[in-house]
Amino acid sequence: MLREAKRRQTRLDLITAALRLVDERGGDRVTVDEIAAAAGVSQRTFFNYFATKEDALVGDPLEGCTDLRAHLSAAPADRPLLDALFDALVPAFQQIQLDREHWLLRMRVIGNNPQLLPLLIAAASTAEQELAEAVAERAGLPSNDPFPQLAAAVTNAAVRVAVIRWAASEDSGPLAEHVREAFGTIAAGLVPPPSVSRNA
Amino acid sequence: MLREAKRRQTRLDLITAALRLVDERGGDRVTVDEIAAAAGVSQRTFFNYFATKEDALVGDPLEGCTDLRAHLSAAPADRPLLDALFDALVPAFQQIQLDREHWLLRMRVIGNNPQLLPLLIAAASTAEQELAEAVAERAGLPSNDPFPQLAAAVTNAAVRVAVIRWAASEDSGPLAEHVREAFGTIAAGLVPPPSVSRNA
DNA sequence: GAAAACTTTGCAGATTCTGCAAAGTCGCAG
DNA sequence: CTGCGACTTTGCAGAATCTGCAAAGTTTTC
Repeated sequence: MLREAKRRQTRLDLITAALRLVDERGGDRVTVDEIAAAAGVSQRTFFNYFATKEDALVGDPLEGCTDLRAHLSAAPADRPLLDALFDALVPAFQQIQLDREHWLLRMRVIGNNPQLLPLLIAAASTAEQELAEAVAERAGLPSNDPFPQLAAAVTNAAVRVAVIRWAASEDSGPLAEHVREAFGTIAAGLVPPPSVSRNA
Repeated sequence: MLREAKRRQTRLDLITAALRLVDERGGDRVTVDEIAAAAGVSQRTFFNYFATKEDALVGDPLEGCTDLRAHLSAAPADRPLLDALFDALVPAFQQIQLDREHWLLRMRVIGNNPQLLPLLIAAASTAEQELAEAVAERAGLPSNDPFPQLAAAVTNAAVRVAVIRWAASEDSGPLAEHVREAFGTIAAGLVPPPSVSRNA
């Protein structure tokens, strides 16, 4: 078990070093060599962990979410899909909350280096196929049905927006609340809230 | 006007060359030098048009959609948001239909090189901020309200899924129909269609 | 404690990507 | 049509990214 722990630590060190360096200087102006040096490993080791420099900045999607599929299928059959999805994703939210400092820094870095935002979205999307299969299984639909794909993409979009908003301020309440709100809006068919300018 | 046309043509040549080469051999096994040579320009010129090799493969998001904002605001105030969005996006769908061959090839390439899919999604997301602002304006909401961001992200997700499905087969009907179906599912609150396995 | 399994590292080298200045092309006014 | 200004292409040098491979180091297993 030492091996595993060491690996995780190295990975974490690399991510932390990358985020801190990019936070200090600009997104460019930081080389992989510097990141590796700051983490105390060789450049070659960096590339054993991440395929690109940017990968170290955006992190893993759903790292806290293991058996999504089983979790989703275990939910009562009459529970609305969005609610079941929410429950299944709770572990991921908790993981993010645990890494709160990490995520705040990551989001500040992405805010200051907008070219990273698409890459964050790209990283998040890698979990989508798995999500789609889980939805298909639960809904008893063939895995090539349009619905699961759409449901996964929309869920992904909602979680992403929620995470960004959650990280935007220091005291914006628990992440899960942001996600719940987004899911609620979607369940309501994406109807705009009453505008403030023209009140009732 | 010759200048502009020539530029567009060069860009198109590069995209076409990139797609064709990657389609023939694998996603790796193609260098930027080869793409540039196939398009009849220097490698340096390639990088004048695209920041990375992959950018030439995934293409521009919403290239056919110019004044989204005006279009959206012009819709009747009582028209449901999703319908208004659909109308505003129609030009983009038409543009994609025009480039049908291009998109079919692009999607086949992405299908055969799955590491490109996240990048396609990333490219699509770059139009999201603009979309969010348009939605905010129409809904009379502050531009930092959660709703427009969510609406833009969800719309983006729906269009993406629709484009992928549309391109998945040669005769899957007009793209707009796929988008309409996706929007319909969202408007209904993302409720699964009845499963086939346990029928009514 | 020795072998197996895995991780780190250095090194060579291909490839990607950038800055810069020279050369080429286009648009336009005289 | 000529020349000038704006823009585009190109070559070149060089920095940075990224890969394969084999040697060296570390952890696990037996």
